[in-house]
Amino acid sequence: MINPNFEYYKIFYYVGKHQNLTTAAHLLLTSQPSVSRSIKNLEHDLSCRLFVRSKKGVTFTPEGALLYSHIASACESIFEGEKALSRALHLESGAVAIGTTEIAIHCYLLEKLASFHKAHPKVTLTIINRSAPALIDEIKSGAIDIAVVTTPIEGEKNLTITKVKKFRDILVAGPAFSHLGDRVLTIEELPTYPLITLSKETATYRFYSSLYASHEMTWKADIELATADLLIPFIKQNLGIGFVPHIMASPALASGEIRALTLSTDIPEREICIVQDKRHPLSAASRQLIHWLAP
Amino acid sequence: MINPNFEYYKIFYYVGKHQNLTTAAHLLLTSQPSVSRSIKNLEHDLSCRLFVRSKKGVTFTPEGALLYSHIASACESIFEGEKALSRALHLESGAVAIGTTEIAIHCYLLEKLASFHKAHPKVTLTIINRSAPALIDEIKSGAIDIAVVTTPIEGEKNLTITKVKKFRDILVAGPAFSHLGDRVLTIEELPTYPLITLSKETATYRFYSSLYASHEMTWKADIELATADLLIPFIKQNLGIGFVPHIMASPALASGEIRALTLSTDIPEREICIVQDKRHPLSAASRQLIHWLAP
DNA sequence: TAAAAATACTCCATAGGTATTTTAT
DNA sequence: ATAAAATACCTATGGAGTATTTTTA
Repeated sequence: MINPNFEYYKIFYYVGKHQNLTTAAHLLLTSQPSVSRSIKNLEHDLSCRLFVRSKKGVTFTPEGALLYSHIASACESIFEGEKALSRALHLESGAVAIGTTEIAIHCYLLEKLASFHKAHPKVTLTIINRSAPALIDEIKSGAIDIAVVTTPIEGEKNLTITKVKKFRDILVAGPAFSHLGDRVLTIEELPTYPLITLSKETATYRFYSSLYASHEMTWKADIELATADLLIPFIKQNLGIGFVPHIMASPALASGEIRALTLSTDIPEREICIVQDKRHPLSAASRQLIHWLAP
Repeated sequence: MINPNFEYYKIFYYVGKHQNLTTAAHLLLTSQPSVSRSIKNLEHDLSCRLFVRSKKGVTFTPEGALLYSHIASACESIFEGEKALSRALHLESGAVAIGTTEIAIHCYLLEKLASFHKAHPKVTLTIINRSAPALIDEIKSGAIDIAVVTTPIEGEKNLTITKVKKFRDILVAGPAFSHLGDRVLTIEELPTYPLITLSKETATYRFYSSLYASHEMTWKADIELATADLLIPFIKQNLGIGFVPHIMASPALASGEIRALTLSTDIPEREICIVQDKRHPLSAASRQLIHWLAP
């Protein structure tokens, strides 16, 4: 037996399905003689007659019917595969696993994901919420497709880091410290007041550690919180003052529950970044999401 | 998406399976550049990267992996189909449904089927045992592949009739009629003696009806049997005389339990025939069996 | 630097189209 | 007589091979 060209099986499938060369030719967008020749070639390759030709079309020989039972399921698998691929490419299916920190979610990602999801509702978004360093590990292992985190990030090779949005923290305090709002504070005097911050493993913690270090001070918190969502509630309760992204503080500022303090030194801008691993190719849905976030 | 040539999927399957273009090329009996080009063409047709190339070979993109899950099962179906077909063509599988009459079985078919089965043990033989006219209906309906029957057969169009063996009946009688064996009988005097024959729907009955008619006599049995196997036992028991194929009578003749009678007129030869229906294509196994019976 | 993949370039096999003939009912 | 399949013939696409370059770990 000569190994037949698989393309012949596609033609065989159509001919077998419609029991007619001319119909098959139309569906295959080709001519009847072409189909006739292909079937003849296939029969030759398999050393076996597959169809009985008649005026009304063609009918299977027993061998043709035997082969068809296998080829039909093969062709249907292939067509299904093509459809599945097409759905994935047109974002009518697919999934993206996104790792993010709370600050990135609140300052940036939430609204972007909302609009992306509205545009591509069939794409499943899986969000996991960890500290930035943990997310970097997840990215490297391939457990998540992309991470959206805040600077600082130690940019390893294999990682692609795309900056997408700048943001700035402000220093806020609860009502008990409201008298501080009347004057300009210096960084150096901040250790006088109780400090609320995120826990050690966060990028935020590292950012302020090095900021303080550049002023030859030590970043030392009175209260370390595991999640950013708790910052504002703790500050409201006068448990201390803290640095919070402006956007996270604004509702409580507007309602007067907390108050912004003025520093003599500008706090440097921070950035929200998309992190991906060069070694792990991204799905169409992931690529599209990245394009959505960083056009 | 351009409808990809199915041949590309075969190549994709090998590349996906071995994650290496060069290995796939060897297995496909072609060159590495050819495989490289084919994958590139497939990726172009699908508007989608399927593999990530590296020094160690290739790895799937998410889309490649998605497609592979479908293509792999398709290719395996095809390879299974090719194997099943090959087995059928080499008579390592397959089935033949054979219809036969008892006379054909005993005079001819049994020993032929024994040798065929020994030569092709994987071919399943299904034997059904009916009267010749009933078998002709089964042939026309496609319920059986071939029939092996005795003349006379009304040869309809669509039926192919192949004569394979001549045989001759002899007239035999039990011990009570043994005195008849001493002289030559004429057909005309046979109605004097009780006659045992097969039932009306058999070819044997028709054969003798027309033989008697040609002597202007009427074929009228005293005992009609439904099965040929009962002829000898009934004759042994002196229930009458009867025409029996020589080969079926010979054991009882040899043991002296019955005796052959001599007729002044020769009984014409009868023939065993293979009947097939032109409209129903035969499987390789059936063709081979016919070739075995009528070389 | 070494292994694997991609590219360049040439050649020719073969798929495909049109026109026509054959076959079977 | 007609519908369907087969054949003939021609053209040109595109697949295959060899040699070489590029990539990347």
